[in-house]
Amino acid sequence: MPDPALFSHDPSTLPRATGLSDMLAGRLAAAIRSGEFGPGDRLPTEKRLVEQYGVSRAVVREAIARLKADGFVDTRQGAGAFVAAKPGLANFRIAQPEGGGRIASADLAHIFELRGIIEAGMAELAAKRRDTADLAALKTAFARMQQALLAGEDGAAADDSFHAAIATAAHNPYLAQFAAFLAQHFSATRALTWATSAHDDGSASAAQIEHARLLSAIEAGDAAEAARAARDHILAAAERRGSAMKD
Amino acid sequence: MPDPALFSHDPSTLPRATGLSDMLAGRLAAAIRSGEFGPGDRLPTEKRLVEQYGVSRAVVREAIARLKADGFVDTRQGAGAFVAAKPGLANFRIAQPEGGGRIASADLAHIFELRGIIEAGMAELAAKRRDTADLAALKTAFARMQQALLAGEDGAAADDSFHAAIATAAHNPYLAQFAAFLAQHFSATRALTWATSAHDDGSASAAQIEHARLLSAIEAGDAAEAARAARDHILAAAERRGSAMKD
DNA sequence: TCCGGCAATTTGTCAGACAACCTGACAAAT
DNA sequence: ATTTGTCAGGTTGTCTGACAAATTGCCGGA
Repeated sequence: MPDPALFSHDPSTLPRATGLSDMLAGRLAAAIRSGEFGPGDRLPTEKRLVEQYGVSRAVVREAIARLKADGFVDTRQGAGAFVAAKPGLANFRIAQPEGGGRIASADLAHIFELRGIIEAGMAELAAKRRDTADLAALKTAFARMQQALLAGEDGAAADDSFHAAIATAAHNPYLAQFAAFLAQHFSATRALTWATSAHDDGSASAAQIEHARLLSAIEAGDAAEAARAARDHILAAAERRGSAMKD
Repeated sequence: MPDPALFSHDPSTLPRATGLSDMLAGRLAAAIRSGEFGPGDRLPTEKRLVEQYGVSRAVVREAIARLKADGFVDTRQGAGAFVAAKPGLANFRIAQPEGGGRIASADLAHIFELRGIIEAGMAELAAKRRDTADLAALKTAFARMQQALLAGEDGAAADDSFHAAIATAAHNPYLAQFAAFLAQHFSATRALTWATSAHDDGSASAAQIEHARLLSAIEAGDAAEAARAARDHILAAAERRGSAMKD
């Protein structure tokens, strides 16, 4: 049961940073994740939650709507709200820290590892399946990065395009969507690769060398080499960021 | 008051399998996916949506709450609701067909491919990192499958345990969570492997041979062989299901 | 031109009510 | 004794109206 002291009727005690319904949804989701409510269990009624947390029914309903969207609960009119059979497995998401801070370094290493596996698999397929249009897109993105490198400019956008072109060349929409999903969480790393300081210490040019190896492997249709190149590229990016992948 | 024209007895215009808010959320999500509302665009105000769809504001708010949870929109009090920068990329999910039917065969082949990449990467890491407890869990699950195979029983649960044990042995929670997420969509395939008919035609024993190869590679710490074994296992499962992975 | 404050707009929250639906208990009929 | 019909209570779904909080744009004054 949630701590009543945190949800008294006094509005001053309620941290309003994210909104009442968001907070309540987080509380309930945490209760489900912690096993307080197991699969198939019935959640407290809306009326009960209203009394318990001192909020209006609109807030409660909005919180439960969010849990429904996340696949944590299912509701049946007249019956109640029930924890889903496999809560939290209806979709895959990477939890963001509460305070809006960055992801912990240990977690980021694991995410890097996941991305390395995906990028390697994608590069392998791209080497097998790329057509002429795919190759043209890859070379265009590569040239834009090269131009940015020589001019000392920011090539993060071109970097994105390059990896997106690999995803397209793999001809697997699910793989591409998942890669795009993962890539979102590495904006900080890409920015670091193309920062002005990175031009000086050689990070940008090092990344471009890795890109060149990857591109030529895909162009040559060498699947195994493309996989290795992609894997090494992600590994190097992780090390540039300072959180090395441990084996 | 709901618009009678939108909610007539004609099921072709508006399937009311789910509630009003679910339907409205689907409508808006479709509008965003179709590009009718681009990233950064402002959605119609709640008042406008109330008039447009003939529903109450509570329904509109619940629909928007769902879109928020799915990462399609962000709302700012006093300003409005805006389409997210990357709608639908806040989480990764596999869209289920509307009518509750099965996923199309072509899509399933792509999902198999994605799973093959993940399982191979996971097996590779498991071979490097497995400890004694991991090995014990793997052997237990394998023995249970063996028992089911000899007795002609259903070993699907043990099959799940075996793959879950590999995920644990990889020691990467994100990878494990994603593998569990993907595995959800293959219950039909697992059931097919362990059906009574599958015992007769050798599918179950063939799968068990693949499991044995995978287990021994992980036990021996042979990462490359474990990756190949896992990849072949998923590929064989795909072929047993009749939807071969095309290269 | 710049800037402060006011007013309109919009989302967030609250409160009460009724409708649709489920569940369990009880009575009636077979 | 079992089945069936009915009813009452509880729960979610929806509607309505209102106020609070925040943003935005406009307008008048310096």
